[in-house]
Amino acid sequence: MSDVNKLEDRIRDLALETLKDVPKDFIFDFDLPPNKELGDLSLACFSLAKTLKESPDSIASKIAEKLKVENDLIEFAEAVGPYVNFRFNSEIFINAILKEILEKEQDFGSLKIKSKSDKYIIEFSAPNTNKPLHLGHLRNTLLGNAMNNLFIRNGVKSIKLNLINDRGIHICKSMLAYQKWGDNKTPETENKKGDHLVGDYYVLFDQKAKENPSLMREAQELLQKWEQGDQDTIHLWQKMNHWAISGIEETYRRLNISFDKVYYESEIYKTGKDIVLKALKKGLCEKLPDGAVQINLEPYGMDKKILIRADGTSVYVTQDIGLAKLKYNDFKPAKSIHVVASEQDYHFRVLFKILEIFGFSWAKNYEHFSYGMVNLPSGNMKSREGTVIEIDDIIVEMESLAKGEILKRNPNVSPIDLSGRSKIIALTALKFFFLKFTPAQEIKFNPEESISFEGATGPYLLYAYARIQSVIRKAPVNRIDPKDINLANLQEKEERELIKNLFIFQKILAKSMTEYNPAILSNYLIRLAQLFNVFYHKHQILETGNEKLLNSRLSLITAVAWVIKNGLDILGIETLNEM
RNA sequence: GCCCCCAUAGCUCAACGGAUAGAGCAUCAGCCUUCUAAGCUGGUAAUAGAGGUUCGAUUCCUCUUGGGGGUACCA
Repeated sequence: MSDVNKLEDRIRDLALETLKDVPKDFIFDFDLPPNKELGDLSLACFSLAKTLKESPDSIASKIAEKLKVENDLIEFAEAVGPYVNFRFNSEIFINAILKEILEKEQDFGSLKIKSKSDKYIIEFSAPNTNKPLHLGHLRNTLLGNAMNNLFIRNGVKSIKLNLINDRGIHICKSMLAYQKWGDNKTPETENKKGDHLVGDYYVLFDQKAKENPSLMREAQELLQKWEQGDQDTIHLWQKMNHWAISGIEETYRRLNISFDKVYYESEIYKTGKDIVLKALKKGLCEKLPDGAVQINLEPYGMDKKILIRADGTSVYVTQDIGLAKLKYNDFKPAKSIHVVASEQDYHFRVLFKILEIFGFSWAKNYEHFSYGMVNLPSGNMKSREGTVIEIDDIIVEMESLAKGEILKRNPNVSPIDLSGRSKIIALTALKFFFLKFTPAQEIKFNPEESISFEGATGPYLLYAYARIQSVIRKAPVNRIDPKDINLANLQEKEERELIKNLFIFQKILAKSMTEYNPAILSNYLIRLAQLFNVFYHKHQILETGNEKLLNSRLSLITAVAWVIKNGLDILGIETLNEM
């Protein structure tokens, strides 16, 4: 329990003393007031009014009266209609926030809160080994990674899981095209990342198949050969998969993304079929005349669904059934979250319903984290038509843009700094762009306009952080000691605004997690950096001529930097000390 | 046809059913001999339409219009 939370709890207790008949676990609606002058925090009385059957205005004034009496904690309290606005005693308030943050700052790496025993699985990214990762994967991967970090930071154990789709008809398409037209090319001979080389043949297949439909049948034959273990086919598959997976792993490294556990579909695709066959014996599915196995979901408002084809092969949902069981066996998660775009909403409704029908009680812990698709101005991205933006390409392009921006401002930067900074700035701009949208929103990605280094962007946050580091470097004291803060010094309204917003950092993290929405954190960080820039512009930090004020303001900006760094860290973004 | 999601300023996005609907971009007017101007200050500008529920609706419900997705023995 942090000191910050204790403040709210004390307000709560005081209010409860005044109000009879309110359950002890009642959740109070604390929020920042809309206007700077109103106070540090406000309490909305609407839900209290419902519980007490009394008007919110009169409850608000009762609470305000009570808070006015308790003057060790509250400096000022006032009922404004149905709201109680109050200002904390400065010393207590700032102590609670700044000390808490500064103490953590001194031990930056070990912030992770003690874990509960519950364990979550977050499954995301899901690359296919027939093409490079594109912007759709990027959004997916960044969301999954950020959610994992939010869980951990909120004290929940979380496992990052990736399923590599390395078999199936789509894989055989690129294999067939390579067999026919590959000419023994390799990533080395072509000086090309393996995933990009494989992707070229996937696109080529689609072009050729338009003129020659029989290629599709050949690809199916290749899949059958693969399933039968045909040596040549397996060798080709291994060779091309190795190229593709190496390339994909390289992209993950560039993005700074890692996984705790990776499943390969080729290793697990049979488990789902076994489960379905057992369910068939129990009478939970039916066998069609041609031998296919089907489940009837019509009683649940969905269509009938084939689970095993007449030729005995399994479909997509069947493999997901198998994976679901496997994940349960391996981890017994309290929650298992699939991060998958909204185009598969129906697929997951079907999957979860089937798991329920099959009697898996753990199925209720499985969730689909749905998010909107990434589109280009020209429409949807389609790999096989080559109308995609690949992650590797966009990173290169953005690094070059970032270099230009750096040189524009600092022509004498050393080549090493130029390269290091441009990498981080480019990645920051890219990642933050994808994480500032509410997940449910579709993203229209316009390469010319979407990526910017100014305004509400990742680099804006980096810049605020670097400015703070620069001030701290120039400060006469090289270490902030929490015990030396003279709290009463921070009375400017810009300072108070910053402190109020630092106060809600933990709440923002909790809200981002429970709503599965990293954009709440992203938007909060922008707001905080904006407030810092206003403060920075208006008030001197180093040249105040007042030792105590200097120390207080250094403490304040250190705390702001700490929150920005931690927030960005959760979003999977590194910071820079100089820009 | 049926199902799901979305619609806020010229553009891209915010806003637990609550206080004066906020930002960024663009545009116009300003601010670098002062801790990094990737910044700051100010101006212009919005809830698609019609009903309903509520003390109160951008938010919830119904319909209309306009977008996107799904409805495979593809993944």
